[in-house]
Amino acid sequence: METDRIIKGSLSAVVLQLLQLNGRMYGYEITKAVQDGSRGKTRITEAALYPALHKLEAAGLLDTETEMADGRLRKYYKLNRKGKKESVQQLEALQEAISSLQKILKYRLKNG
Amino acid sequence: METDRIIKGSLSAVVLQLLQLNGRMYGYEITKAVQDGSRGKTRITEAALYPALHKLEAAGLLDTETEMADGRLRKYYKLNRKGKKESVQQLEALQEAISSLQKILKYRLKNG
DNA sequence: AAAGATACCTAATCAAATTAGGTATCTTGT
DNA sequence: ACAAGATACCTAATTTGATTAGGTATCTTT
Repeated sequence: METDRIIKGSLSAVVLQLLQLNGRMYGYEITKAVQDGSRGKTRITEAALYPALHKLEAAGLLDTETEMADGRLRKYYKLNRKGKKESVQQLEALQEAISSLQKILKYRLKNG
Repeated sequence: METDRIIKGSLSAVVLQLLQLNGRMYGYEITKAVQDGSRGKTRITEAALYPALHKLEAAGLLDTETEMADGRLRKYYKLNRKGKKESVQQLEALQEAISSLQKILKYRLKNG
């Protein structure tokens, strides 16, 4: 039904982690990375991504560099020091949330 | 930061799966099951849960029975046939989404 | 020449969670 | 006896965040 979109609320953690692993990326590249990484199962729309990137930049976690490539503009994003810290924390939080979720999905009442 | 709440968007799948495993449950019991199952790491607020339950009921997935226990009302929810089908589908979708997410979180550019 | 991929973006709408309450009963601690 | 906390239901208003639905522009492929 809505398997094709990322689990809600994890978008910023995903973006930060992708930048952590790949040094710097531009928006369109991130959307492709998500599609590619998930073998087409998940995609993030640009309408969700760009505002998220701008928000992370406004929060002082990302630095940007704009370059020209093949006649088109590319705006590269990368983590600064604060962003690197935040990236680690958000990844941990996300992994713990997933781990908790998996436990909950197996939960049986004691007096079942 | 917001590790203490369930991954957004998965609430209905969680509720359906808990009912699938436990036959019937009432609202407050579900909030406790989530806390207990996640060892206190995750909780769902009643303000999120009750509207979600009402929506699932309105969608024709749940049947209810109201009982008196210790002088207080309890409204039990259980899956009907349609709800059982939907529960299986949503669990599959959620597991696949988590699996995709885990892959994405490891994604490295080919030309990194 | 048209279609599709690449590359950026925003505004309006919608969905869903949070914040912030409300009512009421029973149990536990002081 | 009284207060606090647990149990048990609920809703309204706000906020957050994704979706829908656009927009511009260049380059590549058919």
